[in-house]
Amino acid sequence: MHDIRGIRDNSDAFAQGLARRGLDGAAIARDLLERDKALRELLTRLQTQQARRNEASKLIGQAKQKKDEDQAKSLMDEVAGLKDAIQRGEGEQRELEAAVRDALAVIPNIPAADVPDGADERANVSVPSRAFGTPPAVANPKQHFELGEALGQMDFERAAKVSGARFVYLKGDLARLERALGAFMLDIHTGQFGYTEMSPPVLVRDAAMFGTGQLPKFKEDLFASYTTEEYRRAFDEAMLEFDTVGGPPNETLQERIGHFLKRHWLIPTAEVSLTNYVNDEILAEAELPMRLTAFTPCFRAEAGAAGKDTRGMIRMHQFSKVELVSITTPDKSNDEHERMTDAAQEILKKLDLAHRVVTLCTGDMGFSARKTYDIEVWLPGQNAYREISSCSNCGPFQALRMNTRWRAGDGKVKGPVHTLNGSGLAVGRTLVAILENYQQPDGSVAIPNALQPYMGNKTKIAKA
RNA sequence: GGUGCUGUGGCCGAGAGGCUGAAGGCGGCGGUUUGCUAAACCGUUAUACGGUUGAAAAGCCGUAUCGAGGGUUCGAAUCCCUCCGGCACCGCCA
Repeated sequence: MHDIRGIRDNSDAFAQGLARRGLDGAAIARDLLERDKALRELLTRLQTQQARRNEASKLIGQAKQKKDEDQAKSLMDEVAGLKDAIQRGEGEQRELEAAVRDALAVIPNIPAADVPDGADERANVSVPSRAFGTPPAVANPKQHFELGEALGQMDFERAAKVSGARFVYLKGDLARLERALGAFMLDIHTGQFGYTEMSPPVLVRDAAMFGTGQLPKFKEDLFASYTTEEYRRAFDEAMLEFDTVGGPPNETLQERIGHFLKRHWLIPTAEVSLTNYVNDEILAEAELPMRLTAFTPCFRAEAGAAGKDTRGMIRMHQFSKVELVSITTPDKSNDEHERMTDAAQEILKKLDLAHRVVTLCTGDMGFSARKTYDIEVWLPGQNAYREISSCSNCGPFQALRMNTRWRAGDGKVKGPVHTLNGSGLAVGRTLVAILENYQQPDGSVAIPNALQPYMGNKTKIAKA
C-alpha cells in the first residue's frame, strides 16, 4: 500500500516507478492527486462548518443555563441549517476517502532502482556471482513423474480420482522424502541462519490476505473455505436484497453473495501467516530483525495456468513449502534480502543441486515486491532451469497495508517496518529436482548425502 | 452454532449526554537530587487534515479520531441499530 502523503510529496518518482512496471503511472498519479486535492478542499470547507456548529452548541448550553430561551432557539435554528450541509459533506468525505483507499489498494509496489527494466521474464538478469554447480550429465534423462510413477510412489491417477487435476499422492519413500526435505530445510534455517520455526494457521481472514497483498486484486488465485451453512446464509441475504431493491448496480448475484459470505482463505504461501504475525503492532527495534520460518502446505487455484505444466508435480493446487520471512528496520532490508537468498541457496548447495539466480525485471515482479531474486534449479528431465525459490524485499509496502511499525531505542515510533519473504525452498519442486538430478540408469534415485540422516540412512530410493 | 460479556492512547484502565483528546497507573523522554546505578521528586509524552506565525526548528488556532458504519440529539467515547473483532459458558468435535 502506498502512502498518499508520499505520493503527494514525490509524485514524479511514484509515476515513473509505476511506468517501469508497464502501467500508466502519470495517469494513476494524476487521478490520485486529483481526488486527494478534492478531499482536502472538502475538508477545509467542512471544518469551518463544524467549527461553527461546535461553537453554537456550546452557546446553546450556556443560553439554556441562563434560561435565555430566545437566544437558544435562534442558535438552534442556525445549527439546524448547518446540520444538513455537514451531513452531506461527511458523506462526500467518506466517499472520497474510500475512493482513494480503493485506488491505492490495487497499485503495486515501486521497483527498486537497481531492478532491471523489462516486460517479461526474458528481461530478467542473471546474477553470476550466485550461480552454483554445473548441470550433471544424465544419460537419457527421465522426467520426475516418469521416475516417480515407475517407482510406484507417485500417483496422479488416484489423486485425480479423489481430488481432481493438479493433486498427487506420494507414497512410501517419496512421501518420506517430502517430510525429510521439510525437516532438513527447517534445521538449516533455524540452526545456521537464526530463523525461528513456526507452525502457523493455513486458513486466514481477509485482513491477512490484504496485508500481504493477495487481496483485493488476486482473489482468483486463492481457494476459499466456508461452511455450507455460511454459504446458505450469504445466498439468502443476497437474494433478499435482489428481491427487495433489485441488488446493487453492476453486480451479479454471485458477486453479491461474496459480500455477505464469511469465509477463510487458504494460504497460497506461508508468507501470509508469517508476515501477518506482526500486523497492527509496533515492534521494538531490539526484536528486529525478526526471522520466521515454517513448513506448510500451500494452496493455489492456478486459475491463469491452464495448459501450463500439466504433467507432474511442478504446478499443483496443493504443495508444501518452507517459507522464510524477515521483518527488519528500513536500513537493514537490503542486507537481509541478500542474507535470505543465501539461506535459500544454502539448501541447494548442501543438496549439491546446480542452480542459478536471476534478478526479476520490473515486468516479472510480484505485486508487493520492490526487488526479487528467483532461484532456478536445473532439471535434467526438462533440460531447463526452473524456479524453485523467489526471495523478495517488499520494503514498507506490506507493512503499510498491515499497519506494522517499529520503535527505536529512544522510544519514538519511526514508521513502517520492512518485510521480506522467500521460499526456502519449494519442497515439492525440490523433490522433483532430486528425482531428476539423482536418477540412476536402473530407475532408482540416489539420496543426497545431506539428506540420508533424514531418510533412515538409506542411500537410494528404489521400487518397493 | 446458541447465550452472555466486551472493544478507550505505546500498554493497563477510568469515564455512563456538554466542563473529556480523554482521570489514574505503567512505560518513554527531559530535568532535580545523587560516588555510579537505582530509588524518590518535578515536568513532559497521540495521530491526521486545514489555517496561521516562522528562514527553519517549532509554536498557535481549528477540525476529525474512544473497533467500523449508520441513527437519535442543538451537542455522543457515553443512548439506539447494523457489522467486524475478542473473551466466557453451553452445544458439537480432532
